[in-house]
Amino acid sequence: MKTKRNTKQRRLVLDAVRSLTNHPSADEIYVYLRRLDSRISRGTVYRNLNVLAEEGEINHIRVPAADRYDFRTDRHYHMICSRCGRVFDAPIEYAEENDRAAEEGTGFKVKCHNTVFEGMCPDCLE
Amino acid sequence: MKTKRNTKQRRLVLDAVRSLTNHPSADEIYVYLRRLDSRISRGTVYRNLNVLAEEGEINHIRVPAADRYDFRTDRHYHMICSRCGRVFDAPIEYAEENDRAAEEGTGFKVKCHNTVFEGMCPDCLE
DNA sequence: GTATATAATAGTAATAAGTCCTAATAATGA
DNA sequence: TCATTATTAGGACTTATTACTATTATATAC
Repeated sequence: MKTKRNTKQRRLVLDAVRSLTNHPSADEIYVYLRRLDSRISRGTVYRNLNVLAEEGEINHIRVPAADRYDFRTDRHYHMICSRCGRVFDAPIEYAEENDRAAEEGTGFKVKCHNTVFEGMCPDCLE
Repeated sequence: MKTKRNTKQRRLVLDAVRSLTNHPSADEIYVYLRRLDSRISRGTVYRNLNVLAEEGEINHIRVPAADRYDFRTDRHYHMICSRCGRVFDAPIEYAEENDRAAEEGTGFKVKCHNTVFEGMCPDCLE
């Protein structure tokens, strides 16, 4: 009966992810939140990001260097710029059928898949 | 004119990746190589893995926790078990057309994409 | 083959993302 | 209002990876 509590810090983290719409990293969220609550700690930010992602309130994006978080909870892909490191949404449909196809023959039980396109963003191409 | 040198250590790292066919991490490669050359250093292993991946001799797989390396240099996808962390090849064709599609409208110049399926491997399903 | 320039190495220190620990705090249900 | 205990702040710790530096050894020139 571990009841999840609705703490001020958890609400702050959720609101931060919803406000920072450019795929912020945990550290960026922490820095942003310190301006609103000068006592919030890094550990609290990381913990609540994990809790909220588990509950499906936000999306955890696994990309090189530092993971990002996304207010969008529908399945979609991302593009990362190899030069500036910024992350963008990709205009590609989630290929649900691949999850089933990947199970065929492998005996795997697939939950989902993550796709990250690598390249150069318009800004970095000059 | 930085000429790449064909050192004993670089050859050892390349041979290791080609011998360890189960998507080893840099540390697993290091541990394996220490048995063949008791003086090889972690830095050397990491550096050569990066050099070899840049040259296209091996493939660098970016997955959570620790990156893996692959003797297969053709583009393909991977599956990771959320329980044991092992990495497998996915029986799905690389969707080349998605790289071009992702450029459409975004202004991105896409080099490639990485897809990782998440789930449970047959062993961990019991 | 020998000398030379410098890429690469071993070993270690440093960095960075993220987790873990503990006493103190505060949200929840009774 | 009170008791329980999930959560917090703050800092220590872990793990993957990179950076630094004196030394070594490879490729090239002689």
